[in-house]
Amino acid sequence: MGEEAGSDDEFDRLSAADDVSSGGGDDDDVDDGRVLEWELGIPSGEDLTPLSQPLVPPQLASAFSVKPEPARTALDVHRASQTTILGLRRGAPSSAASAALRSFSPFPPAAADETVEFEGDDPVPTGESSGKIPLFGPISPCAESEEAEPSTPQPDDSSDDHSARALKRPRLVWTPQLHKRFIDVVAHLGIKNAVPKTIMQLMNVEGLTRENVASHLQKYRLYLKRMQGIPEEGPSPSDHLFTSTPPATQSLHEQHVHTPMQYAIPAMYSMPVFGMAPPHGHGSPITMVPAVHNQGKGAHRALEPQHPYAAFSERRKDWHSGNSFGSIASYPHVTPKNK
DNA sequence: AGCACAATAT
DNA sequence: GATATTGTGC
Repeated sequence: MGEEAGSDDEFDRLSAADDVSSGGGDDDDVDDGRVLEWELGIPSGEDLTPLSQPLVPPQLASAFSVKPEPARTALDVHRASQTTILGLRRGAPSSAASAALRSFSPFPPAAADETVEFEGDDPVPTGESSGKIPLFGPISPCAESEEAEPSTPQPDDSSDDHSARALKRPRLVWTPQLHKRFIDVVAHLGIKNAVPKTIMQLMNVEGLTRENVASHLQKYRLYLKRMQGIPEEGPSPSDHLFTSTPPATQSLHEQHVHTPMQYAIPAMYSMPVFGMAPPHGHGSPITMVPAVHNQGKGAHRALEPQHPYAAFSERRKDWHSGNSFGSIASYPHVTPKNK
């Protein structure tokens, strides 16, 4: 679809022009925190959108209720790049960089209806204590337009380094889409094999844990039990999620588990995966992206998986009633957790 | 280790 | 109320 071909001339011109940068660094050497090699072929400052100019036109922004990001100064950018470079040098795959890449995995538009959300919760887990501190600082304020916490300019560092914040994975919200995937998987597995681990694997949702699935499965089983107990009774109103998706017909093909259906067939969607893909490179991982979820008390931050183009696609029209969802267009962002 | 299930916590 | 976490038994 959107093949945007820049002219080769452009490339040449740019790469030629870019060694204007810091004097005469030897090529593959690092100079002043800059790896000149990496700068080959990227646009020079003049070609980029000025910092003072918002990426999203105000009109568009207001149309989607997106509040403009605070203006960045060159200093901000410089600091960010410093951080990134330091992270890279240190060998720590600067989660910023890797996260950015990871979250950039395209999801086949056809299957794009899948959606997962995470209820945001305070990223500040009150000094956690014992042993699960990450080895390296997760979030670096760089590449991804971190609209995470723009309000607090924070001297950044206190933070980044060993913040447990990246490890505390947000609460999963079982959206109809996600639940449907769950149901599909369970249905295709048959009762026998529908166990948390397997389900989790076949669902192939990035960030989804066995515990998530186990918990949901537990609840789902209760629902099924209740249903077969008194099939007469209309399902309890508390079951909208379940009722909106018909119970998995488990007796389908009990035995041959190996019809893992679309999701599980990796080769089908060949997609450019940068560096690291989900552990066994399953096909179409759902990635999470921050969104705004309004529920009860305040606006929670939520992460919902979607493909990079999601911002341009229609906001779930097949959404089941009752979900007041003020999702905002968002950029690919940090994907929670590593398994 | 992994699962089911119940109880409890957030 | 929806999920997460924990504990127990298998």
